Amino acid sequence: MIQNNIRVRFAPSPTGYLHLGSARTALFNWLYARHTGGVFVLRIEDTDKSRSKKEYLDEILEDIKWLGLDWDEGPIFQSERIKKYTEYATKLLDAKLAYREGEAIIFKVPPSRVVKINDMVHGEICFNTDQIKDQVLMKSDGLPAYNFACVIDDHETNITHIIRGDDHISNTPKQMLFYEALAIPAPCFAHMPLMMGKDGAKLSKRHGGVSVSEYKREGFLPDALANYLLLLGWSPGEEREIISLEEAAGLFDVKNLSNVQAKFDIDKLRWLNGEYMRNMDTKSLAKLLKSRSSSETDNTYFEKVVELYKTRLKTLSEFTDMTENFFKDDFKIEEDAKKKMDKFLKDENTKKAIMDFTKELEKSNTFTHGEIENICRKTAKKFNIKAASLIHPTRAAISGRSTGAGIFEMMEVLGKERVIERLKRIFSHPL
RNA sequence: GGCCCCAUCGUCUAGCCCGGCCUAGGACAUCAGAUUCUCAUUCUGAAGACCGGGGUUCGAAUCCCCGUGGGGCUGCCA
Repeated sequence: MIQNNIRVRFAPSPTGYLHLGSARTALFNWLYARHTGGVFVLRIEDTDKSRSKKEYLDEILEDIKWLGLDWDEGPIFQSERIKKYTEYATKLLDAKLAYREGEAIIFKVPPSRVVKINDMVHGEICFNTDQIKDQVLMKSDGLPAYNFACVIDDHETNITHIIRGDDHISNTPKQMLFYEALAIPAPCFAHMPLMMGKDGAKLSKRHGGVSVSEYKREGFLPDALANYLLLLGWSPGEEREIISLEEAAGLFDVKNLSNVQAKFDIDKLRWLNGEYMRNMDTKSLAKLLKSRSSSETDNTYFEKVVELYKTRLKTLSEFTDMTENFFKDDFKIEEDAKKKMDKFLKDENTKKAIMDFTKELEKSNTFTHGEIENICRKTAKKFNIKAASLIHPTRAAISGRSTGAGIFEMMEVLGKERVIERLKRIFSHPL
């Protein structure tokens, strides 16, 4: 293996859940590390004493792993490295590049200087130091300020490339000043445009959620979410939409990072998620689905239901409602299903046909979908009505819905007993 | 307000760096058709974009300037 020294990092602060935007940043750093055979370092920026919480940290780590990302070094906790920051700050103090204000140490920003950044996404960006206030290095509580801790740690852990959100562009000149004052080399920067909600506003609940865990809970597959995030701000340069993390790692190039803000579109995520679910083998999908359900049914039955509904799902969570009638007898009967029944039952002949259909089904031994279909079509012919006139009310009666899987397959999976019971229950004693 | 980033179908994007192959390609969503017991899947098709104005050039989606619009930052938060 070729040894190289590319080192990137992801540095969340445990003051909340893992935001989708942060996840995207983590993803691109990971991709870059994996593509180059470099090292992905995880650092925890827990220098806000009052807001940092252990629960948040646990959730963040769990969500990163869930997405399929792994790290090679860390987690490094900033709260454990106070001595280091103090050491560096003291150097600047001694060099008269910083001063003390109360308990805090403040960096003196040199006036009227141009600071240039060579950004891998945006190209050259210039700032004038007259726009920048003196910067806090160490806060009065003894903890380092963000920009300072960031510079020290990136240097100490030999980070070579920093891929982060555009919201850090204006932090970069401040950090550059620290690198300069400390006479240490600065890494390369790549600032990615932020991810917005579909309406262009900040991503929020009403766009479908802001945290990775919300999407996990909603029943999105990690592969699908990662795939979607991947496509938001990066493109492989060929006309492909379905890309695994491994493939993306192979294809990844910072050059293909977009410099335009991307809007989060949950519809496309849902489509992708559906694609991933359809492409899973039924057994695995069933296992996943069952782990989220309270159903006690045996696996074979569960898998048959999954097979029937696989192409109809966009998220895992939709499964429960969609297949309620397979797991309990007091399933909900929806409005348009009721209407369908009423409509067909108005016709006496159709009513009789359904009774007859039920009777014939009772005689069936095998109760396969093929046989059920035969009986259905024969009965329809006998009563001189369309098969659909039999099918629609039957579907409504046994599933409580007007849409869903093929009726004959559905009946086969449900089993003779349940089907007959439901047909009798509904049609012998019409609503 | 100041500083900074950005601008291709409704959305994600390809093309832009290195101008002509772009009568601008793909995907999601939408609509229509085929299949069908419904829905979904699958297949076919339709509609849909270079923000505006100036340059530069034989030629601009591609380069430059201005305007407009969106976004970010402007904390002893990160």
